[in-house]
Amino acid sequence: MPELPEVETIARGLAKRITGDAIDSVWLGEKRDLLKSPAAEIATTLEQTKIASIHRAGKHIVFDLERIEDSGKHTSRAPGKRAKSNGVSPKSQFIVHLGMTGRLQICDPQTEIEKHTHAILKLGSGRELRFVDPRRFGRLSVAKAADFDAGGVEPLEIDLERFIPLFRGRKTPIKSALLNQKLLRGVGNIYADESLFRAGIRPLRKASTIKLSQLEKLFVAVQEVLKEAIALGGSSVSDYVDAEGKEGFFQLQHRVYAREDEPCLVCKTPIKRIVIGGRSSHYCPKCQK
DNA sequence: ACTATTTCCTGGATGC
DNA sequence: TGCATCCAGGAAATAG
Repeated sequence: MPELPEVETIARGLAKRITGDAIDSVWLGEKRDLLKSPAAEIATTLEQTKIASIHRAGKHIVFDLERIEDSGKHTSRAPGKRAKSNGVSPKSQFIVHLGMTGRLQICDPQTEIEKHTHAILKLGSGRELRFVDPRRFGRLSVAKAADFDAGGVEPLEIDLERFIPLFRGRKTPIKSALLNQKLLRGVGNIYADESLFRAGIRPLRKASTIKLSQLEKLFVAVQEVLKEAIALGGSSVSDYVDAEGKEGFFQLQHRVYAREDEPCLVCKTPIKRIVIGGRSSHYCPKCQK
């Protein structure tokens, strides 16, 4: 399940491989629940553009697109008349959320089309960018210019002074607050659990009752966990692989996630699993207060 | 303004 | 072996 470190890894891999490539044409499947914008709008926004850059915003992959001006070679547009006169190509964005099982694959056109392929972008280089998502929790959308707003703040860009107030007065469990994308964007179930373990805070603790010194530890823990995970290419649980089909290795560093009943790596107490807001949450009852 | 709960979806695992 | 049931998860919608 791709969270910030996995999405970062994927975005970097995609950037390396298809930045500068063109999107010639777009095919979208029948399943429209994946589309946040109308299919026709997505297709026309993507077609005949150049991929100027690719980056991550929270758990979203953002493609910055520049429209390719058809410079009159094949059109009958009057000389000197251009779509835009300021010399800047109109910009737009293609935004992909992978949900739980979404994947973006770069492949040759003759590669067999996998089951649950919902979108195929034909690239100028002859390759294809395909979106595959069996469970269909992923989402595709487009935005004008640089309009896309992913919600809260980037956990790796925020400082302590802006981190602390995010939790002020919140009665919700700290685990739920960490998962709230309107506060911090990009933290998901794995990294919330791992951060809370490192900070020594139980996931059920009400956010507002956590002391400043503990929030400071949490701030450090969140950044540490995310940075380490990015360095290892993310966590490969289920069948996660990056843009090149490579696995990440941070799952080997998990101290609580999916370790129910296994001994705590610090104190040997069995790790507990509880459900908070429908999410399974793992913690050490001795190390976390 | 906030919080808790429900809904979406399918493959894999489990149980009988 | 086969069938039914449950579970995983993020985010949006709904209800309180």
